[in-house]
Amino acid sequence: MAEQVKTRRERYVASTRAALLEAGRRFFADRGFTDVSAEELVRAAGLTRGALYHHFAGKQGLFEAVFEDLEAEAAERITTAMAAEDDPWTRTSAGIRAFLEICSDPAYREIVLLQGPIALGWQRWRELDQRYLGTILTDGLAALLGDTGPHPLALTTAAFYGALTELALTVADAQDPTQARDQALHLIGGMFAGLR
Amino acid sequence: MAEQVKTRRERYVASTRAALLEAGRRFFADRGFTDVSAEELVRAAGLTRGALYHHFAGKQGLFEAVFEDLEAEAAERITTAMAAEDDPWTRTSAGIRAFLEICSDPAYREIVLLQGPIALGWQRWRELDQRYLGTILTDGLAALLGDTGPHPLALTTAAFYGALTELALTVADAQDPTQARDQALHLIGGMFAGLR
DNA sequence: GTATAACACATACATGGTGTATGTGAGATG
DNA sequence: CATCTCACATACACCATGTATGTGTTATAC
Repeated sequence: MAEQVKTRRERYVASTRAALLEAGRRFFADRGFTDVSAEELVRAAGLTRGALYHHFAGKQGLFEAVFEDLEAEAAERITTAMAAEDDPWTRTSAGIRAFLEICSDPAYREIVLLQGPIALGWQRWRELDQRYLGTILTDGLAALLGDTGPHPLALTTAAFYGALTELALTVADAQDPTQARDQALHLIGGMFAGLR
Repeated sequence: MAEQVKTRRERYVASTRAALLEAGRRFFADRGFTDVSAEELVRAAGLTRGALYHHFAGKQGLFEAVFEDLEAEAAERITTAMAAEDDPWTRTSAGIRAFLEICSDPAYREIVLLQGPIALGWQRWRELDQRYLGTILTDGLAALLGDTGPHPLALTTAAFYGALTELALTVADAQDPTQARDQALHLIGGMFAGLR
């Protein structure tokens, strides 16, 4: 591990940085990236825009940091859930379930799935999403279908990626998310079955 | 048909409105909604922002008009393609093929699929997309699967909607879009098969 | 045909948000 | 205790948007 001897100043710095991240997560999730101004965000954190520009590359930089935190945590949760299983399909199923659960978290749903493309643009968004979650999906599909399947892997990945994301949003809006998750999993299973 | 007797003034008005729409389509598709300012857009059309605000509700209003034109044309093309077929699956297949082809049009892809959510926000975007294309998909799926299928129709629709959109983007980026379209259709067919 | 009205669009201004350059005070260093 | 450092605040310049107002051209009335 690195040094954990923190000088007083370092602790101050860490706390303002954390305050910015916390305010960012809250404001961006509640009101959206464009509808919240950097000024009111930092004021809610008891700071000024000077602090924001010191720690991050402006409002967008802060958003990216919040975004990456959420994505990293999501990737962690999914890989953990998958690591507990052995059978390929059970494993994939566990990963999908974990993903659907994560998307029920309002912060993740709002910031990563909905605000992400708006704040970062599609290109940057895909870049980051691919970095954190892309390989998980690609590897999972490859293991499950075999890269010699009847369909090009790139297309299959795209189709399931789109289906999963859209399902996640629908599931999150359902009255009974737990039941909807089960139904979604069943549906995905059916789609898989048709590809062999 | 309605009156086609146009006074000179009406023709002028129509031409400036058309100029705004054309410039909007071009600029928004080429550089994105946020990266183009209303000022440079109207200047390229030989006008001022006064004209823009007179005809539309600002930059966003113009975007919405451009957006709706593209969506209306897309809906038209899809329904026409579907009307030529009788068999349910052939019919649906023709609709999907038409959709994938439309998404190969850079203007549609950029403005409707990519810039749409950014410029309008997800809520308004869904509202409009649902109005133009939503019923086509929902009805098609209902006819194909029967609303008494083993999976809730809402989830099935969401899954195929997401898969189709994502496939459309992938197909549009392929080196050989025509071949990729065929492969995508085959893939969708497989997914359908698994749901019966 | 001229006077008047209407309207399409241009001009001018106010506002708010962002990015940057500069200032400053608390805490680290010797 | 003196000096330096740097985390953050302050101040300013710059766009972009929205609105209020002006103006010229076309239509209308007599």
